[in-house]
Amino acid sequence: MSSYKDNKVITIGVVSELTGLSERQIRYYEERKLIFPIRSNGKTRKYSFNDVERLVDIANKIEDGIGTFEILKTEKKEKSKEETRNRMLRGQINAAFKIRK
Amino acid sequence: MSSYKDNKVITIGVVSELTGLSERQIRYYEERKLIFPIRSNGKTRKYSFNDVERLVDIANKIEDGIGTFEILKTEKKEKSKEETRNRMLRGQINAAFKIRK
DNA sequence: CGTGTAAGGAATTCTGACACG
DNA sequence: CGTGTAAGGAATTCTGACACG
Repeated sequence: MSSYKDNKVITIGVVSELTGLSERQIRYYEERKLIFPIRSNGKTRKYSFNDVERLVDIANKIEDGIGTFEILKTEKKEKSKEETRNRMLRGQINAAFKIRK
Repeated sequence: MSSYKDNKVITIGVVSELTGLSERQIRYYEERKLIFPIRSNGKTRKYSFNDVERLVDIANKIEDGIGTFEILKTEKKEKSKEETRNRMLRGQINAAFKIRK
């Protein structure tokens, strides 16, 4: 389930190099609830490779004029859609099993 | 070819947490040519997940009484063996192709 | 709204050395 | 030989704020 991609081990300086974003931008996206680094010892932020990719994505959207709130809202919708899809799928699977029994 | 595992982005403090080794140990293994972090801005060491796994391996061997020099020597032999194997394999493949032609 | 910056402090990392065994 | 530690300095990161637009 968890892999290297999900392992939050990268400091903000390296994330900045990797993404080309400023530390200010990276911290701001966190403030807007778009990214969630862990804090080692309650202080220093640590990001995963997934976070790095996500940050680039976010930055691209902002460059396209999409606000942080808009990004957050859209993602919530996507997630909700996906959950509905999964729920329906599970329903069909269950129904199929009942028939076989 | 390169993946997240090979990306040297982890600072020594995190490596220490991840491996359970002291920073002293990690730096010492570098001194003994067993591990090669990159230096961001010529100063701070950065390790990959592969390095992390390798460090645990090294530490285990040392705990078993195998010296750093011994480890280095053994690995060189392994590498040499592998190269010989690859060379022979390539030879056979080439031979097979010639026959077909 | 998203980002830059200067400010002061705290946490991290670095090197070279002395110590032990 | 492999590792701990204290020492002093350098690099990194943190927060809260002011600025611009």
